[in-house]
Amino acid sequence: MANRPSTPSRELTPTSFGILGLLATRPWSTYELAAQMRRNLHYLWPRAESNVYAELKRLAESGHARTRSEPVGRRPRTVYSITPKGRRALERWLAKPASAFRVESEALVKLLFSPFGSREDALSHLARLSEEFGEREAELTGIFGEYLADEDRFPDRVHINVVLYRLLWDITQTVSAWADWAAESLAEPASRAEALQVLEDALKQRRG
Amino acid sequence: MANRPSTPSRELTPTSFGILGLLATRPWSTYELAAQMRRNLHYLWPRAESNVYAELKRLAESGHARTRSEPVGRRPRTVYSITPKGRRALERWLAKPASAFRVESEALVKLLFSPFGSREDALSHLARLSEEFGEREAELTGIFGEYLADEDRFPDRVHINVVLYRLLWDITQTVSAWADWAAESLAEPASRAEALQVLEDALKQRRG
DNA sequence: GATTACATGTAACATGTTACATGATTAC
DNA sequence: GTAATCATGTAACATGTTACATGTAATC
Repeated sequence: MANRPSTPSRELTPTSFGILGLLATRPWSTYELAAQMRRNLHYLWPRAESNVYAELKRLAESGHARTRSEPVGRRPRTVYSITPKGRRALERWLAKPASAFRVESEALVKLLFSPFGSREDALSHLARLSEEFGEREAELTGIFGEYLADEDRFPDRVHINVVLYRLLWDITQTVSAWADWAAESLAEPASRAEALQVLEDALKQRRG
Repeated sequence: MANRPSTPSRELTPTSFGILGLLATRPWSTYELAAQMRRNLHYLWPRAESNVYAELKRLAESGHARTRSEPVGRRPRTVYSITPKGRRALERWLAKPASAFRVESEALVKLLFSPFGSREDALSHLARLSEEFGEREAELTGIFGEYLADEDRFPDRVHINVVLYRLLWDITQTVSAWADWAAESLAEPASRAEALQVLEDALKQRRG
C-alpha cells in the first residue's frame, strides 16, 4: 500500500511536453496553439486537437503554465505562457531517453492481408496512399517556406526545424516512390519474381 | 435516445482486424499469435502484446473466431481459428478506406525542442535513433530471409510481404542516413547555412 | 440577414499500457 | 534443484477520440 507512491498531481505526458515545448517558444492563445499542433507538431506527434484544451488547463493548474487575458485581434483572449517551473520540467524531459519510433498505417495492414480481399481494393489503398503523401508533400513545402521566411524571428529554431523537415520530406519521398513501385509490382503477378529478386538482392547486399 | 443505435456487441477495431488477418492465414495458439504480432505486425501496427488475450476472447465471443484444444509441442493449448463470419468481416474491412499513415516519435519531438535543452542531449537522441534503426534493419533482414524460406508454404502471401518489407527497409535506410547527416549538421553551428541550402534547393526543385 | 469559419470547449466512450500474478517447462 | 524463459492472463489506470454544444466575427 505504502509501496507505490500515490501520484497526486498527475505526471506530465509526452503530449503535455509537446505543448510545453511550443509554449517555450512564445505565448499562444488556445486556438493558435491548437492550430500549431495541427500544422506542425502533428507530423511528429499526431493527436486530436481537442486534447489541447484539457491539457492547457492541467498545465496551468500544476503551475507549469500561466494564463493572461490579452486581445488577439479585436477580442480578448486567454493567452498561455510557460512558467519557470514549466521550463525546468521541459529541460528535464529533454534529457531523458525517448520512446521508440513508431509507424502505424491501417493501409499497410490492409495491404498485408490483401490476399484475402480483392486486388482492386489493394490497388486503391495504394492509390490513396500515394495521394495522401502527395498532399503531405505540398503541406511540407508550405511549412518549409515559412521557416525560411521566419528566420529573423526565431534564428535559433530555424536550424533544427529545417533538419527535421528534411526527414519528413525524405520519408514522404520514400513512401511515394514505394507506392508507385508497389502498385506496378502488385498489378501483374508476373512481377512477383522481380519482387523476390529485390529481396534477394537486399539480403545479398547486407551480407556481402 | 432511439436516435443512435446502441452498440450491443462492440465493433471490431483495426487491432481486431490485425489479429483476424493473422488468423485468416492459419490457426494459432495465443502465444504464437502474440509472438507473431510482436515480430511482424508490430512494424505496421504497434500494440502491446497483452492486447492479444482480451482481443481473442472477444473475437471468440462475437463468433468471428473459434477455439479448439490441441497439443502444441507436448502440452495441450487453446488454438484459435477464424470462422466464416470472421472471414466475411475481414473482407468487408479490407474494402473500406484506411485511416491516415501515422509517424510518431518522441525522439523527434525532443529534437524539435532541443534549443531549450543541451546540445549533448540532442546528439544523444540522434545516436539512439541511429542505433534503434540499426537494430531494426537487422530484424528486418531476418524476417526478409524467413519469407524467402517460407515461399512454398504460403505462396500467395510472399509477394505482398516482400513488397511491404521493402517499404520498411527503405524507411529504415532513410531514417538511418538522415540521423547521421543530422548529427553532423547539428554538431557544428557552421553547417546551419548548409541546412538552409538544402531547404532552398528542395523548394526550388519543387517549384521549378 | 444568412452563412461560413473562428474559437472554445465537454461528456461519453474506446483504446491502450503497465505492472503485476502465476504456474509449467527447459536448460544448466 | 534452481534459474530462466515460456505461456497465459487480469486489474487498474492512462490516454486519446468522437461527437456534440455553443456563441462570435467576418463575409456576401
